[in-house]
Amino acid sequence: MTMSNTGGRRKPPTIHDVAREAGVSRGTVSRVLNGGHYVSPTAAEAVNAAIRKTGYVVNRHARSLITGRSDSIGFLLTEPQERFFEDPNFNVLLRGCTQALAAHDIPLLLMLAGTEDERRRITRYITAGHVDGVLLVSSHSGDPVAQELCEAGVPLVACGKPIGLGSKVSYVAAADRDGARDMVRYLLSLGRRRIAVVTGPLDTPGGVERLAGYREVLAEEGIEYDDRLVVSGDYSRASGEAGAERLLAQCPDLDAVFVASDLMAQGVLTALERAGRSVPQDVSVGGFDDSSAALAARPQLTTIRQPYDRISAEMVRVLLAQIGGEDPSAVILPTELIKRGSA
Amino acid sequence: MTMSNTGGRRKPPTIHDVAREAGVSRGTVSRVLNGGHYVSPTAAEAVNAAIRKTGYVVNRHARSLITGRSDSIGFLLTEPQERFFEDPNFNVLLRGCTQALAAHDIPLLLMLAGTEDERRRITRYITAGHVDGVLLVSSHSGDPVAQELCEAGVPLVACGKPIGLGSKVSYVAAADRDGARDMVRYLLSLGRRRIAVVTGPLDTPGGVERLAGYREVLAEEGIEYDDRLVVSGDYSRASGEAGAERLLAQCPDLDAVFVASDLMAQGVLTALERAGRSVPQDVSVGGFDDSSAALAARPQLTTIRQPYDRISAEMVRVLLAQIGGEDPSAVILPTELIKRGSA
DNA sequence: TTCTCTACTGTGAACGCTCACAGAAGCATG
DNA sequence: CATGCTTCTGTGAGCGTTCACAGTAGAGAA
Repeated sequence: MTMSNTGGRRKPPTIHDVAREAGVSRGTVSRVLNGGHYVSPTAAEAVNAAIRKTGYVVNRHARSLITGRSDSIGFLLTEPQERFFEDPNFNVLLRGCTQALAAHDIPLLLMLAGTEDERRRITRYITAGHVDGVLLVSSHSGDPVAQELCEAGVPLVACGKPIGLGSKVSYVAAADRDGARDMVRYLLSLGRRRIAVVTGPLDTPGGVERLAGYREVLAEEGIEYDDRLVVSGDYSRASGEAGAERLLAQCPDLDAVFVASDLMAQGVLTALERAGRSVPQDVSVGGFDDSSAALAARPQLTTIRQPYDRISAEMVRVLLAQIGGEDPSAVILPTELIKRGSA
Repeated sequence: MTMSNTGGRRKPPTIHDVAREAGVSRGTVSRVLNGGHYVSPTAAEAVNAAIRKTGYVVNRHARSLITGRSDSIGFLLTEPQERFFEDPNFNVLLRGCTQALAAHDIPLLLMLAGTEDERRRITRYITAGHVDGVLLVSSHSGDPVAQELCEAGVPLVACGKPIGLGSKVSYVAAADRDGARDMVRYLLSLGRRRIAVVTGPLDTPGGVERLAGYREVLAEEGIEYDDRLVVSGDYSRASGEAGAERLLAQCPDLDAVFVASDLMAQGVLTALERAGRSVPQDVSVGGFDDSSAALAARPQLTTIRQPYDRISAEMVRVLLAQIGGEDPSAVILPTELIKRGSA
C-alpha cells in the first residue's frame, strides 16, 4: 500500500557481503562472530576488518530463527499499575536490569500486565518463545501469569520470594527479616518502647518477613506484643497515612513507628505532623527500602537499605545462568541500616 | 555444551501445522493471519479453529526476516540517568507508551544511553534495523544519538520539541508557554507582584518556553522584569532547593515562586520552610507537570498539568504513522491549571 | 459453447543466519 | 609411505515466515 521507510534506509550488509569482502566463506564469518574457535588468526583479522569496513551488524531475526533463542529478556510487572507510578524502587530495579542486560548485549522488553487481557496476551507472547526468560516483579501471591510461565518451563527470576510457585523458581531478595530486626533493635536502642509497625501486604513474603523480624526482636527483649500497635498497608503513601491515623487512634502512647516501606513512611510522617507529633522528638520513624522517597521525606528517613543495584544485577545473572541450563537458585542479599533524621 | 531449557519447553506449532490441521495451505493461513483478504469464509473459519486448537502463535523472527520490519519499537532515554530515577514523569510516559504499543501488539524495548559506550551500542542496534522506530526522551540540545538516527532515516518521535534536529523530526509536546502564562496570571490574580521563577535548563525548549511565558505576562501587565528574580535549575529536587536559596538571598521580598517542574518545587518548598516562610500565606508556589511529586509535596502543589497520558498516546500514534510512510508531524497538547494548596 | 473476469488457493523462492558435515592441509607417528 | 590427529575452511540444508506468481473454479457475458 504505502511506501515504507520514507527516510530512505538502505539495505544493511549481510554476512555474505562480509564474507566476500574478507575473502572467506559465510561459515568462517559466522565462527568469528560466535566465539571465534577454530578460526585462524589471519582469517579472523580479515573478517574483523571487513566487518568494520562494511559496518555489518548481525541480523538477530535470522539468527533467532535458527537458534531458537530470541536473545532478549522480558521485564514483567504484574503489580497494579499505580504502584509502578508511585514507587521509586521500580525505577531503580528497571534501570539496573536494563544495564546489566546491556552488558550482555541483550535487549529488555518491558511488559505491563495490568488487565486480564494484557495478562493473556503477554503470557502467549512469552510462552511462544519470543523472550528467552523473564524478570518478574510481582510479590503478590498466586500470580496466575507467573504460575503459567513456570509450568511452561520459561526461565524465570522473581524479585522477592514468590509465594505458591513451589521451590523450583529462582528469586533474588533482600534479607527482609534481618533488616527489620536491625531497625527494631535500633529503635529500642533509642529508648523507644511503644514501637508500632505499619506492615506491607501480608500476602507477600516481604510483608510477612518484616513483621516477623519485628516480633522476634520484641520477644527476645521481653516486650509484650500488642496487636493494636500493628496495622498493615499496601506499600502506597496513602496507606501509610491511613495506617498511622489508625495507630494514633488505637495507641496514642506510641513512641516509634517502624514502617515497611519508605513511601508508606512518607504518609506516616504526614499523619504524625497533622497530629502534632514531632519527628524524631516525640516519635521515631523508621522506613524500609532506602528509595528516593527516603531523601524526599521531611525529615529524611532513617531506613533499611535494600541493595537494589545488586538485586538487579543478581537477577540478571541468575536468569542468564538458568537460560544456560543451570538449576534455579535463590539469592538473599544483606540489608543495611541507614541513619538519618527521622529516628 | 550444556543442555538448554531445563524446564522442557516443547517446539511450538508452526504455520505448517496449522495448515495441515485446517486442511489448507500455508499461504491461506498466512492470509488469514495478515488481514484476511481474498480468503473464503469457510477457509478462514477452519484456519481460526486450527489456530485455537494448536495454540499457534506466529514466529515473529521468521516474519521479520522476510518483511524487514521488526514489529518492535525502542524507547530511548538519553537523559542523565539520575533524572530517570527521580522524575516521576518518566514513569508515566514509559507506561503510557508501553500500553499504547501493546494495543498494537508491538513490544517496547527499553534503551538507556547513559555512557558513551552505550550510546554507540544503541545507535548501531537501532540503525541496523532491529527496531522500526524510536520514541525519544531527550530534551537536551545537540543530542548526538538523535542526530545520527535522524540522518540514518530512522522513524523518530521526540517527547518535547528537540533542538537542532531540523524541522523534519516529529515531536509531541505540551503547550509550555501557554501553561507558564496561565500560572503566572493565576499568581498575579492572587495579588502577588514579586514573582520569582526557577526555570528548567535553558538549553531545552521546555525551559526556554516556560520562562518566555513568564516574561510575556509580566510585560503585558506592565511589571518590570527583574533578573534577580530568575534562577535556573535542572529539573532535580536538589536544584530547586538551591535555586530557592539563591532567590531568597537575592530578593527577600519575593511573594511567589513559579517553578518549572514539580520536583524542583518540592525543593523550593523545603528551602522556604527552612527560611521560615509559610506557604501559601507568605509565599505562593506554583509548579509544573502535575506529576506525583505534586501530590507528595506538603502543601500539595498548585501546578500546570501536562497531559502525559495523551502525550504518550500521541507519540505512539505519530510514530506508527511515520513508520507507515507518512510525513513527520508536530503535535502540541494543551495544559491545564490545577489548583491545590501551595498557591 | 467459449471467453473473460473475479474470488480464491497452492507452491516455490527467498529472507540471513547457524549448524552439521565433509573435506583439505599440516604435522607427527607407526 | 600410509595413517591418524588436529586445525581450519567451505557448502548445503533448513529455521518459519511472506510474497509473487501461477493456477483453479465458478459466474456472467458474448
